[in-house]
Amino acid sequence: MINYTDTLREHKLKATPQRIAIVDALLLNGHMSTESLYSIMLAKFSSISLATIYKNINLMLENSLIYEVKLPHAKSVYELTKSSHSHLLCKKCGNIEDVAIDLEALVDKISKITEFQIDKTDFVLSGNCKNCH
Amino acid sequence: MINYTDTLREHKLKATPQRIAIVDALLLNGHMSTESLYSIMLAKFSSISLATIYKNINLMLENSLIYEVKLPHAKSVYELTKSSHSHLLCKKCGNIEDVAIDLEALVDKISKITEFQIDKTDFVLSGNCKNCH
DNA sequence: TACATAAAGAATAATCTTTATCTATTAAGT
DNA sequence: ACTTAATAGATAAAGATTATTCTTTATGTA
Repeated sequence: MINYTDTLREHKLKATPQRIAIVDALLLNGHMSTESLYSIMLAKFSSISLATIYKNINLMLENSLIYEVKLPHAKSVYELTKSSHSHLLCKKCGNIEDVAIDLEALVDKISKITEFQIDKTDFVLSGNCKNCH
Repeated sequence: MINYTDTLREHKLKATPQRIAIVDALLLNGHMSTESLYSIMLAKFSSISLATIYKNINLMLENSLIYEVKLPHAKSVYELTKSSHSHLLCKKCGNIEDVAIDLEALVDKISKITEFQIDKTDFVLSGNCKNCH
């Protein structure tokens, strides 16, 4: 297991073994719901409390270490914060993939038309993945 | 109040006064959360049960009469189903606007690159609206 | 390296939020 | 008008999230 002590401290979070394991799990699995995270964590910390999962997810959200991805017809999943990207969701197998889509020109255009100052996008594309056609 | 009896029946739902009022409220307000819908409904039906709101929202979702819009950092809102569109969310005042963005070419491109069969998009653009600059 | 202290973890209670159950009422077809 | 299946309301139950309390621990400092 890699050590994420510094990453956590950079985000003003104490580097506890539980938190290191959360970051590790997210890095390994990409996107996780609270319940899948809890079950993964239970394997490493047999007496971990569900409240610890929620508390840390909220703290990490507040400190922008992680990001919440809201999915249609599914529970939210969490991912480590990275450069802006969109998400592909397979409606059959539930798999989630990151995809880099350059939306800048489009967003600029919309911004002008609507007079909205847009600074963030959440874009989820749903369908069937390669293996689920 | 317009009568949405036929709209409801077309979606295989009995046209009860409560349901007509829900459709009416959504048409009037555009996007509503469960709680705002409940408080609006209470004004018309002083003894309406919150369970009735949830039950009807779920039925209307199943019958595609309404659609759930999941927003970053906010509760879901519901809207009457209409042709595909994206959403603008003002982070300051919370206002939500529909915006028609033609994503077809973009989605086609992504579909080819990723080998995903994409048939739906959920696109929320967040920022500050005209009045909140 | 040990110490002090603020923060975090575990256990569990409390608070939402949503769904299920049960009975009386009602929409809709005949 | 009558019948019947579906719905509304009341409320309990279940599920999800947050708060509380006490014990343990990470981290800065001597």
